[in-house]
Amino acid sequence: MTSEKTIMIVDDDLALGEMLSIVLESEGYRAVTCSDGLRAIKLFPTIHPDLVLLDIMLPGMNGIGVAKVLRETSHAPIVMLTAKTDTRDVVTGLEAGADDYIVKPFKNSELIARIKARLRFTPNPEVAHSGTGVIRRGDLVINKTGRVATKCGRDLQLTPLEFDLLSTLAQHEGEALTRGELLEKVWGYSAGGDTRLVNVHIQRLRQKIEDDPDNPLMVQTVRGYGYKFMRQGAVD
Amino acid sequence: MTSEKTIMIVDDDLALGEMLSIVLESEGYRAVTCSDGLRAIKLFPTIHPDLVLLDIMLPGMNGIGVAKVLRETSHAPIVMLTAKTDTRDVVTGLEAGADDYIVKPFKNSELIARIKARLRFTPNPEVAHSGTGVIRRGDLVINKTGRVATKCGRDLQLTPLEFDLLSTLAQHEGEALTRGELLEKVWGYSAGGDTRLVNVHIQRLRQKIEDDPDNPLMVQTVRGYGYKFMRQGAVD
DNA sequence: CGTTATCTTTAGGCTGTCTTTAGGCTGACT
DNA sequence: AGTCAGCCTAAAGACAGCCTAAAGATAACG
Repeated sequence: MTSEKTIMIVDDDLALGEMLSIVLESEGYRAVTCSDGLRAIKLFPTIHPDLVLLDIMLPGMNGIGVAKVLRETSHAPIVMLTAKTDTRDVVTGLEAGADDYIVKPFKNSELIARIKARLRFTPNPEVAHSGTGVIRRGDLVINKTGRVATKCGRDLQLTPLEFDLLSTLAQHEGEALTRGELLEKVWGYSAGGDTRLVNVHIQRLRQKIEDDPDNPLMVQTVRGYGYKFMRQGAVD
Repeated sequence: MTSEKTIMIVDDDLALGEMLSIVLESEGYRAVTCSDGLRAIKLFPTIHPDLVLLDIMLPGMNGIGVAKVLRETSHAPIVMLTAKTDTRDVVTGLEAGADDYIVKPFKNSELIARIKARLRFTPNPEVAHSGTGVIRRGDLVINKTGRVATKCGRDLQLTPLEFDLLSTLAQHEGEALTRGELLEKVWGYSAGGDTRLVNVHIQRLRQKIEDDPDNPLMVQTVRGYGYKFMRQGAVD
């Protein structure tokens, strides 16, 4: 059971976003970046981050507007990032629902300390959200309640069967499953007949979820046995 | 609104303390001042303040120590006051259990905003959840007590069943619900027989609430599973 | 290096699901 | 009683997704 906290970073400065995600991941958090306010609102329900780092200056909708919208449905802490020292922005931001703000440029140590402070007392995660609902494996997010799988925030558009197949594999990360076991868990077949149909759907799944379907990383074949799910390795 | 929040001010600068209590009381809070760290710890259990304003530089025990002690028994928000801009103090303060900090000198408007932000979600977690009976999802507003659903201010003129269907879906935003679950929640059927009747009413609902009923955004079908409500957001 | 078993990939037909329309029933209000 | 809004049943058509089958590629093994 991974009690790993997920942080959504919303900033149009891609370099900064990348830097932040590296810093946060080195602290043991899971980071998801997003450069657009409207997109952040859309992603939020499927990713269910534990905290949101939100830039005030954004294309589309500004950070204050995003904070307001997120507050309607969630109590996840929101930390605003702002380049301005103007206190007016701070005040409106906090009134919009933000929990804290940090002025750029900031020290990483301060950022981490504030994030930790925000996350310290969130033991009442909304039941519907946490629990068994969401499986995260690197960029991949499987929302079992919403029956949506996303990668880097993009909907993978899996069919029902593909979704169940992926969920089953991801749930047993690192464990090789035979075709018979998969038939049983996904299809509900008790005694397997022709197991070749598993192959076909594994292949289809790989086309959708792998960066390079010819060299699959997530869904690997275990020759003479079956298939297994492997977490994506270190980022180069 | 009805319940007056109490704020404990811990600062050895008596003039500042007086000023703060006037400002806070003018905002409708009850203020209790205290100029000594040890005294603050003693007072805390009897007063049960909803929030603590805590100066870092204090006679007796410094603010960081006080924060640590208070954190052992309470989750009441702690906002540190500091004359230093040194981030080291900030980091240690936040790690000691503070929820926020403000650098002196500060504007009263900023202080108020931060206090409000801290107090927003402390009263009763349940209140925020089930509170008003109004569900807001973008343009859409569902008034459950009045049993009226509006979009951009216009009444959608939903039938009772359509209203319950929409409410149920919107309440589980992002969560896919099977037809059986909907039958159970909306119709009250225990074990569903023919679930096709759900389709018909989903379709009717879409005619009323969707901008383009042929490409529904709010009530989406999850093929092979059921339906789910999705907030209106950016379309890629 | 050749053989064999295993896995991959493509294609096409079929089944089941979802949509959409139409019509009849029920209960409320007049 | 009569009218009407609202709900359910039924059935057609379109479409997506699943399976079978068969050929091509790759790895294991002697």
